[in-house]
Amino acid sequence: MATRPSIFEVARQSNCSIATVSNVLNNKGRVSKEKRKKILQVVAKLGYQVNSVGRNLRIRRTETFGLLFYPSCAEIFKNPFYAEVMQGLEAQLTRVGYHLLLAGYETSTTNSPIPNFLLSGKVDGMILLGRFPSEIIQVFHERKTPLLLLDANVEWPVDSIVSDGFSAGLQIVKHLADKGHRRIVMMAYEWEDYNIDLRIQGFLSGLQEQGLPGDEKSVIRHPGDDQSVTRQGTSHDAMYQSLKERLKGPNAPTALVAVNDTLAIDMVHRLLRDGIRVPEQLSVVGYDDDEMAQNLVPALTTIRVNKQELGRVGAELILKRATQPKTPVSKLRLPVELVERGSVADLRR
Amino acid sequence: MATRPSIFEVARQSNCSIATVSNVLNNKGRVSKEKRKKILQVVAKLGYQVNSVGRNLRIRRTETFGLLFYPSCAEIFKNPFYAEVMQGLEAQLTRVGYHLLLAGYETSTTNSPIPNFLLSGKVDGMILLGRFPSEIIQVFHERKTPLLLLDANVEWPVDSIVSDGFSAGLQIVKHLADKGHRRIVMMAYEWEDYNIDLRIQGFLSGLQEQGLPGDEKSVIRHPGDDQSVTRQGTSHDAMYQSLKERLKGPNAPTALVAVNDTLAIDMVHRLLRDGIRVPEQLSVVGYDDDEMAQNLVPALTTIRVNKQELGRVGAELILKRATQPKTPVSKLRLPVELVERGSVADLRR
DNA sequence: TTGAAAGCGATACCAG
DNA sequence: CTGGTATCGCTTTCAA
Repeated sequence: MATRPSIFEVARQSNCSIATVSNVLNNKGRVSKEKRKKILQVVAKLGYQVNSVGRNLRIRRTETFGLLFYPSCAEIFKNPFYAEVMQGLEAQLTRVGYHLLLAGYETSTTNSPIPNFLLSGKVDGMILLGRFPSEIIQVFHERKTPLLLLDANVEWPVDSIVSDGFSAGLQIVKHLADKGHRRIVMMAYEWEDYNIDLRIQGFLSGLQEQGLPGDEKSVIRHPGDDQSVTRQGTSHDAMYQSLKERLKGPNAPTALVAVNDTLAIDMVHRLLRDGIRVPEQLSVVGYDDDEMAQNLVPALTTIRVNKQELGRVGAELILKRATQPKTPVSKLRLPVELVERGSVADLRR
Repeated sequence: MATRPSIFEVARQSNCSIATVSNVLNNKGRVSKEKRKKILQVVAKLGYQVNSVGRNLRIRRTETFGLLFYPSCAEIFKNPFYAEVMQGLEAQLTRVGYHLLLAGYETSTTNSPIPNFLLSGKVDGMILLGRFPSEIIQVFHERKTPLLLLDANVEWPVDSIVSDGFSAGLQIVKHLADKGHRRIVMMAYEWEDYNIDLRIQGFLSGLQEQGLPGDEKSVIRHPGDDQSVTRQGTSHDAMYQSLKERLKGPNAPTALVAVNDTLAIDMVHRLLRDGIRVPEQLSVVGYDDDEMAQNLVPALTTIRVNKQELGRVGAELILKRATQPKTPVSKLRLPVELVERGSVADLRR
């Protein structure tokens, strides 16, 4: 690998100083037309590219953010929702010359609770994707590193963006009510999670808004495996059992609102397997609009989240924070919309 | 964010030179016990951490590799197989102080076919995860950047590692033959892909080895959407139709070998939906041992790939390549094993 | 409009 | 053992 030309070589061949080359490259100071042209020529001929490391040392920024997962990359990678979010995030950052350093929390962290690459100054800030234990968020927050919670939130003043699960709850209940449903039950994981809470609150407010009965029994919650989103087996089992209980008796719900598509789809599968027809006997609504939602039979009525947009806006938030530290904290909720498909029955017909 | 202490500050408070501090930090030259102790003390007190950027500039290495996906992050993130591979990769790299810069090919590339972060020297080498068009691999290869094909391969001398699909084919056919199967058909995507070819070759050799009939009709292949692994819908449809055709008539196969678990599981779902019993009427074998394979009813007999190991060994390959450029090229095949579950019937009973 | 020179933070040579 | 100093590649100030 022949050693790359440095700015010095460009300067030499252009008969000028490295300062002028730098100015041209960064569209800075007023450089004469001719010199500029000459330099650009040499740059093209040499295939010169600035060396980021030199540049970063000088400007004291790495133009890179750390993207952190908890507890490890694997857990998040398995979630198709985040695939799209990442896409939007990466696209926006790339557009402005920024990059992403990837890491799982557990492996990137050894002695300190702070990842090594942050300690050693390889990044300008951290993006925490998805749910993190609040103690960990706290650690980052105290360190005053530019920080973004992407698809998560906490009380403290930290930039964050989530989808608007509250508004979603309202929309879902209205939709169901419009179709004649009056006994609706929601299902969610037990773990502490901002998004779950938000969606439940929206759901309960929706019931109220529509004048429908609702109390703590309107929400089926079961302790999941708090550590891993992938080991949902047992937790789903328990939730499904509860659901089946509810389904017995005269006042059985006619509609189920699941906290996300994964849960919704799994429940539909279980219901069908047990001979309970969806939506005829029980309507089901999801959340996220994962790809699988449309392939389900019946196709799942759900809440569409613009996942790429979630990532894109997230990118802007952390860029702003990193470049203008005293920007006021933003806590955003991305608007969502209900997409009607086949998993909700119209009871009025 | 108070500005971090530099090595200079450590030197000052330790009453010594930055050279000595550096030596202590890097366990280099023989430094006296006392000075060493003193310096370590100050380091601890100050919470000093070397600045990677300064270090990287000097040592002319970034201690970072680019992890590239094609065409974009999203496509790969949706594949649970890679989640595990990443995990092994990251763990091993972290262990030796290396990091991963993440990017999708399409977004990271603008004017040149080479990603910007590589051009600008932000990484020491590239890891291409999964299938890439060979023209792109070629471009990297010609650039003589340290390069690794992870779960992919090409003819050219480029380090690569894949799971041993050939041996898998042998194992699968032997297993089926042992259970009394004599008419076996394999199913795969049409796209050009090293792994697919390898598995098919192994399968055909297996047939031969077991003295079973086998010709080009033993493999059902259909053009998939070459661009995206996620849009398999149509391609699966076509493959399933072909399979159903084969299933009619007196010489119908008794076993199906799918090129991966995703395909196998989808086929099982379709078969069951059409009232064809698995494994009684048709046995099915997969490849990868994805998490879903064990949850399937019947649980899928498949080939277990040690995905983390795939990533771990991959990490070692590129590290070696980056640090010792004249190392001979390695093309590795990771051993695999058949895991017997419930989707294969014993025909001898 | 241009360039000399001062660093950014670290490593490593080489002299003491 | 220890430390002065050159150097990595670049940006930026300041003087010409």
